[in-house]
Amino acid sequence: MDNNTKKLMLLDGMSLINRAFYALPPFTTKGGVPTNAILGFLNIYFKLMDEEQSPYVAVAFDLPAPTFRHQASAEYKATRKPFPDDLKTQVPILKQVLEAMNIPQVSLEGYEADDVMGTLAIRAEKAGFAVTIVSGDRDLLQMASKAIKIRIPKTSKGQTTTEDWDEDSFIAQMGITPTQFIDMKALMGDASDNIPGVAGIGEKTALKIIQDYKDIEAAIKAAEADETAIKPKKAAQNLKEYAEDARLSKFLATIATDVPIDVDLEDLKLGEIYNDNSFEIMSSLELKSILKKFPKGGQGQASEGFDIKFEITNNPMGVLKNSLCAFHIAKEGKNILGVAITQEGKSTFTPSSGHMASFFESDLPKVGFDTKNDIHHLEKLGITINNLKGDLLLGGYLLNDLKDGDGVADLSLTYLKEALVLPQSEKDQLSLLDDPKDDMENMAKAAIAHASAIYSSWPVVEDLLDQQGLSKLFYEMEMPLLHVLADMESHGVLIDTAFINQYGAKLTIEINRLTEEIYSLAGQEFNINSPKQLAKVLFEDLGLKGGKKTKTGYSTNVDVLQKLAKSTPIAAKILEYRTFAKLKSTYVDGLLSAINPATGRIHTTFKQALTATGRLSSIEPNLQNIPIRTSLGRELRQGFIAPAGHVFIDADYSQIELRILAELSGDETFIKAFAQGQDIHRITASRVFDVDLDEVTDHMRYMAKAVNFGIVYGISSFSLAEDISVSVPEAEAFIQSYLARYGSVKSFMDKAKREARLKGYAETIYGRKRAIPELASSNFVTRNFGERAAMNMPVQGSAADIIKIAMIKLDARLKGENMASRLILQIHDELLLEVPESEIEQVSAILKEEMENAVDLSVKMTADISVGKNWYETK
DNA sequence: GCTATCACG
DNA sequence: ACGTACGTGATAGCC
Repeated sequence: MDNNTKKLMLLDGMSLINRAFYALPPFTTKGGVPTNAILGFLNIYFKLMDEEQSPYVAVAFDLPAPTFRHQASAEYKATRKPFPDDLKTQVPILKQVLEAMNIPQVSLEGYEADDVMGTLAIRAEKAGFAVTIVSGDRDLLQMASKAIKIRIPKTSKGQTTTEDWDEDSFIAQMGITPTQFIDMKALMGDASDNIPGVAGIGEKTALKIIQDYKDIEAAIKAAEADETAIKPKKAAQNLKEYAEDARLSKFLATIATDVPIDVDLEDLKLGEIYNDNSFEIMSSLELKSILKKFPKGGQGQASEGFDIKFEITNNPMGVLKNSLCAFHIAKEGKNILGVAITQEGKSTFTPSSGHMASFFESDLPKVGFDTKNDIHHLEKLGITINNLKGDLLLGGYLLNDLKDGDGVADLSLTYLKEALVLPQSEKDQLSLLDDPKDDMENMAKAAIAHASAIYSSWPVVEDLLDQQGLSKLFYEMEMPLLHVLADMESHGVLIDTAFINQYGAKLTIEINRLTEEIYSLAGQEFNINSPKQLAKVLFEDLGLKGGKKTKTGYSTNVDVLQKLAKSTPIAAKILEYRTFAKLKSTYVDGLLSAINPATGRIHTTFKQALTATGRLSSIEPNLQNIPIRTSLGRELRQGFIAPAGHVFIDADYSQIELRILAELSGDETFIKAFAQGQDIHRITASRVFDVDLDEVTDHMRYMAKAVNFGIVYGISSFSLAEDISVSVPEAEAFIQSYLARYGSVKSFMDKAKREARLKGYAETIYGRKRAIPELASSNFVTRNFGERAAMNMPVQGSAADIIKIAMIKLDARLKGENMASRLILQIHDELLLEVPESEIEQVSAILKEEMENAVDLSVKMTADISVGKNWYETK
């Protein structure tokens, strides 16, 4: 055997996984399985294996049975804290991972991992191997020899490095041999293992003694002979008195190197770690960074890097056929560098100086990833995209395959079980060389890798959409909506900057006034915005009675402050302060900074592939949470204006979620009430409280309304009680009464839960699905959450589907009839349009018609329309 | 980057 | 008995 190949790496499983657990944030899979320690272990493994290239490897584990050390000392490791649950669960998973990776594992009953490693290390050394021991535990340093080196991982500045020791470096640094390190430990003890050592002797003294006397027996003898031989005097006395402790400690600290383990060194030969099993298990653990190490296809040879062939062309249409193309735009900040196009396995790259438009505006069917973003980028160059067939991001969204931080790379991994191979990142060197040509080439290669991954993934996604009955939803809802949203975002909403500034100035005055008042009432100055400081002032300094608690201390939220406000002026002031501060920072300052100076408009981004239910979300800024519930906050809406000669038309669905509940449950009372345009909460109150309609008081109606909403969310008596300020038994009685009167609603709820449990997902009337793995949880809280989600998703999600359809139809109508009116915003059940005054009548009619007839259900949909010069007036 | 808070449907 | 409504995003403070 070639000596180069006689290398063995021994890893201390428990010590490394333990270290990794505390070194990394608590990552979990989507389903909540903790994975941080496993990931950390694997990172250490790969890093060291890259360096060592060791053909023989073993991971040693402790077994639960007591060891010979426990038999020698009842105290041994008695003070060890038990592992946290999240770490405990990862140990068996790591063992499965290692098994799948064909990495040998070793352990032996009655012995610790240290002893097993020690034994194998000595055997290997004798057989002429070079041995590397990897452990988080410094105990192993005693094993260092000519052929055995010790590597101790440590984390500094987020980087994992190792502290490396061999016999020479140990002697050089410590002045004793590795074997003497045992004697040193026998004197100083080890708190973590509960090895006593000798009282009064710490690290420094222990080292000195061993340097002077070589081992503990000689040191004990010296101490017995002459008390002044060892300093300090106390150490010498204790050494004499507690010599037996030192001897026991030495025994405990000595790693056994002759344990009867039935392992042949040849058994430790490393197998193929990249295989289908290990790929499968890494996928299920969602360890993306590890999956990327896998060679293409999950098997075979490791990739040698980037070698996709491509052609740079200024005229892509010259080389493309009339068939599907995948594209990916290479961007650098806001600039487009060019576009990569893949078609039938061949790729081209066209720099932005070439004829990108001829491709995008051609009839060729195209697929991309996050194409709404691409549309905006191209818009700046005056380029539009024609025949956009698909978007991988939206496909992944409907298939519930999106994990957080998802990009092309993650999706191609999902659909192709193949990591995206990017060109070697030589960015640092490139910027040093500052060669724009190379940089461009690298960008082109990266773009092509993406386009190629999109091209290959696309048919897989299309198949899956088809299999799961999602094709209609994809092609007739999400894809058309993408264009509607892109237009809305581009158009933006006009802001009256002067008004917002003036409004902000008013707030500032109030904030300053309240700040002074609060300081005066508190008798001190502090940061009112800091919940921590505020809690200290209220509940410690002022001695107020604290109520609810958060993880970190007393809560100071609105519920708590409202209770205090009845008797304490400062609480009322703080509530007022909070209101003003929120309006100023989030809305006034936030919105002003989001205005595009060129247009005077705010251009939000609608995230189309984010929510669990199918709703949109709005970011940077969020225009779906502009204040309306309080009169002060609502005033802000005067700052959202229609341009001269235009108005806003606002339309909102009336009770859309309750109407959908009526539809899904088929409840006759609800359906009839909605058909007749009756007050649904009043009817509910009448039935639940068993009184005539005209006997329903405002309070009864208020409570019925709360129950109606609660039902949609998957109600609990506790929360309802909190919400409407009644006792829990009373709330429970309302719910029971409600469900008794609305038996079909109860049936719907039960069916929603049952089917979601069976299928693993909930769905809307259009077949949009939400995976709900929580329903399978053994944890009560988690499972209950899953049940509520199962009941709520069909309702919230169907409402989201319906308004999406309305938006698409409305947009088509407005364009078809050549109108200048524009959709501006969607706020879940509400649409805001910017309309020229000449189109008010017509658009009002169209809007109402399209919203109310977006779907044909057994329940009538109603949209209420209003017109105004600004968003405040449309109510 | 996490927590608390609060804005919306 | 368990903890306590569904879905979002932005800000400030603090580690």
